[in-house]
Amino acid sequence: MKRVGIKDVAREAGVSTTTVSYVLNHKSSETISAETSQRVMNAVAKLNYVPNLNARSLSSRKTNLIGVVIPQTEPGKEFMFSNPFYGELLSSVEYTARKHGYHLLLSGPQSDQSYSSIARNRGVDGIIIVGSYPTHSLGELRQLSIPVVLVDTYVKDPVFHTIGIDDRLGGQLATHHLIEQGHRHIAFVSGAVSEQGVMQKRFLGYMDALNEAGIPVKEQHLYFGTVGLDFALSVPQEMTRRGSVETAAFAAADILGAGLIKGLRKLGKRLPDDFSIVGFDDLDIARVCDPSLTTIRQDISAKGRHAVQLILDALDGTMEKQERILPISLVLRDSVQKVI
Amino acid sequence: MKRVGIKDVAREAGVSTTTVSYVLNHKSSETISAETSQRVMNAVAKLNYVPNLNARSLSSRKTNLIGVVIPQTEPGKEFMFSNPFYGELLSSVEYTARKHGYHLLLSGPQSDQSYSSIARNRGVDGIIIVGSYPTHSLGELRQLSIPVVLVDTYVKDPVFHTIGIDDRLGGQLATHHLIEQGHRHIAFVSGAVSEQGVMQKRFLGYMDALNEAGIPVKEQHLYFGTVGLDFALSVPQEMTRRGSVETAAFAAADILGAGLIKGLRKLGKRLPDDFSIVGFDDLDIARVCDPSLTTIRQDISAKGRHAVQLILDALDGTMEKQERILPISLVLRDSVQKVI
DNA sequence: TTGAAAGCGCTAACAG
DNA sequence: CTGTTAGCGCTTTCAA
Repeated sequence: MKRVGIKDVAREAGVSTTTVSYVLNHKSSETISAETSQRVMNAVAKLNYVPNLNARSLSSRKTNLIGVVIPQTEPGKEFMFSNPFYGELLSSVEYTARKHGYHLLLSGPQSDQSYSSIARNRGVDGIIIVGSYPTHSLGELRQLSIPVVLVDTYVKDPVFHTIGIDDRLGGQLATHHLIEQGHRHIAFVSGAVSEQGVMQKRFLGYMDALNEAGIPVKEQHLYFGTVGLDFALSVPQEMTRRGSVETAAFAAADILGAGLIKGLRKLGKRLPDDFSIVGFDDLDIARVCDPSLTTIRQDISAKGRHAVQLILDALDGTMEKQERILPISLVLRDSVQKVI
Repeated sequence: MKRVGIKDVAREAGVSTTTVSYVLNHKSSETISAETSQRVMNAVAKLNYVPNLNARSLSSRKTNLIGVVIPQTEPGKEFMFSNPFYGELLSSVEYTARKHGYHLLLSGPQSDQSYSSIARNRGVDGIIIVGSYPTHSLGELRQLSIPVVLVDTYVKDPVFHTIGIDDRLGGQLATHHLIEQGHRHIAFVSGAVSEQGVMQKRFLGYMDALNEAGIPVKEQHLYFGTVGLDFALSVPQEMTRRGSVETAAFAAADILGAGLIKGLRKLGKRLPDDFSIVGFDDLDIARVCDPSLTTIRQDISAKGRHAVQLILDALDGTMEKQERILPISLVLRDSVQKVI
């Protein structure tokens, strides 16, 4: 089955390749007679012609491809994402992109190859980067002069668009809620707190709330690991080992909160009576654990939609750098208990 | 910043473009003198040259792109996948592909455009399809003569490679375990049971186990919906509405099992004393729910790895159709209680 | 309103 | 061992 090209269509329709190209791209009606246009369309249908986007890209310098970079949750691990958060985000990105005629080029973070290489390699029209990475790799990207959207990161950059939430506020909200319920000894459980990442901001929010209440931040209440179930499950033991006196914890991700709950239970604690927890994200898992997890809700799907939209907007008509902050809210469930 | 092409490199190195191309593709040493090769590499580095894969594909008819199609979990919903299962799978596919120099072209199932269109559009070298789809769309794919790997589907096809698990056995294992623990009235909770899908096989396994034990399969014990938390949460009410007498359920996906547990609890049931549940997949969520979910474990990550590997193998050297079945096992946790 | 022709950046015979 | 050259399939001036 030989590949059918624009040439074949042209021959079939008795026109030139130019005409075919016109019919296919410029919404026909403008420059081509309805009759010719129809003939071309018929030929296309008859031959079951499908344009070769590679060739198109080569000459038009437009790929209709959006690059998406998703972080490695656990360094060195083969998984880009074990956290369901990324699945949801990606899902919404894919959907939005597809609706607008774009395909997604998915990639984890390269060690050897820089993103800018991939971008140049494939000539993606825009790129969405989730999470924070070494700043220098972003520098290269800047040279590319294609729209870049940074999701969930706080790197300062004069050019790249960003989309995220107010993580600091979220951390503050979560912790404040715990304080309001009478808790004084509150643990902070999170993944690695990297320089410009969301975890760091959530941590700042945690401290904000503590400070407001005049509660000192104590290092022994801080638990840093990886954003995954296994780490969270191990935290309660570590708490005991430290001889901790915490009555509550702010888990900077739902998966951590869920793991905490489970780990605590395993140690014989009664929840929420003995220990209160607030999570972050509002994933399905928050509703599944028992007690269900009070958490900071964010609209993941909207995040994905906006990320794509920013790329699209930037693509037609330059636009000044945008910083989009999506709203969050505290969702009350059953994992927090008032202390008397 | 003008694009630097192979020509520029050639000029810089004082050689022809052919030579550059040779150095870049055919592991240099063979046909090119070390010295020339070195000069070219220097020029590449100096100019910071990155090959344009589009152009390369156009002439070599090789894109180093693998298409991945992930199903819509809930029909009509914008999400490809809310089930963390897909995130994990995708993760492993991406990682494996990248290690072998392939990039991923991600796509949800199109309604308008067929997969074969995308495949032809972009000229992907191979395609991985997860889940089952209308058979006719696969027919078109066959014409493409590129390797296709079907993951988790039971469509009969003489050409496409497949990779999956023995879902029927899984269903049987799960249900049999319940029976062994003395249960006689066992519900089956799953998403839509489509013709050649995994849910159907799991359902068959459920029936197998029941038949072996001489227990009649009753329609009133069957709960079909979507593979999502919300449906699962609603099942317990439906059970009461039906005036059901079930003491156990086989949930054909962990997310359903988790939802069931939660929903049952909400109705005041004590678990596992009042009700036993077995899930399927062994996702994180199975360890998080309370009681933690006894489930059928499958190696999702291996599934992804093998899928890519099959494509790669097929790509160099034709190979007869492969059908890979990965092992599964029953993981005992706390959601099943012996009935006396 | 349509066609001829020159590339887009790279590969791969075929020569030399 | 290296260079010439003809495409890959499509877009897009520029003419007709």
